[in-house]
Amino acid sequence: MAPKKRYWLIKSEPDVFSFDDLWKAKKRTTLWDGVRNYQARNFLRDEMQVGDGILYYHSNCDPPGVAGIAEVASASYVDPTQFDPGDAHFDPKSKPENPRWFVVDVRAVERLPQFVSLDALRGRASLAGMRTLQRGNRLSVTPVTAAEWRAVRSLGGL
DNA sequence: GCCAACGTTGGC
DNA sequence: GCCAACGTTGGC
Repeated sequence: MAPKKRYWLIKSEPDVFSFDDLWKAKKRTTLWDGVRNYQARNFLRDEMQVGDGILYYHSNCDPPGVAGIAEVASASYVDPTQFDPGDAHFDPKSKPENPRWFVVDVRAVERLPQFVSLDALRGRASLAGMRTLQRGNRLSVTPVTAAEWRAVRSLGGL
């Protein structure tokens, strides 16, 4: 039996890699590299399953919000950037025989007819529990409930 | 194992 | 650009 589908929100700064960039990428897919937080790493490495739904969130921009729908497109594997001294995410303490950081492939699935701004998210009582909306939250990968997933899609016009 | 210093995130 | 929140580091 296939594992139950889960839902996630991942953050990206659109100046670095926007949902549109993902949409235009080869096979609309890229490896989600550069995660350097252990909680987020654990979600990537241990819990994400191929086919899980992803809310693609634009952070550190104006306005912030959910820009599109994506999905997990691979099992987790070792993040190659941690071993590349020329990469911004190089981690000199991580050894190939015991890698610290992992990625999954992420594929763009649907454009949202309507961008769902942070304001719009906050305007929904049913979304008040979303991790991303909590004060001080900085995690770039967070789980989302099925109900939150449906509510955000609906706000986006899907 | 404590905790001060420091770096990063990200909304505003 | 500010700054609150939070994670990590490293001296002790």
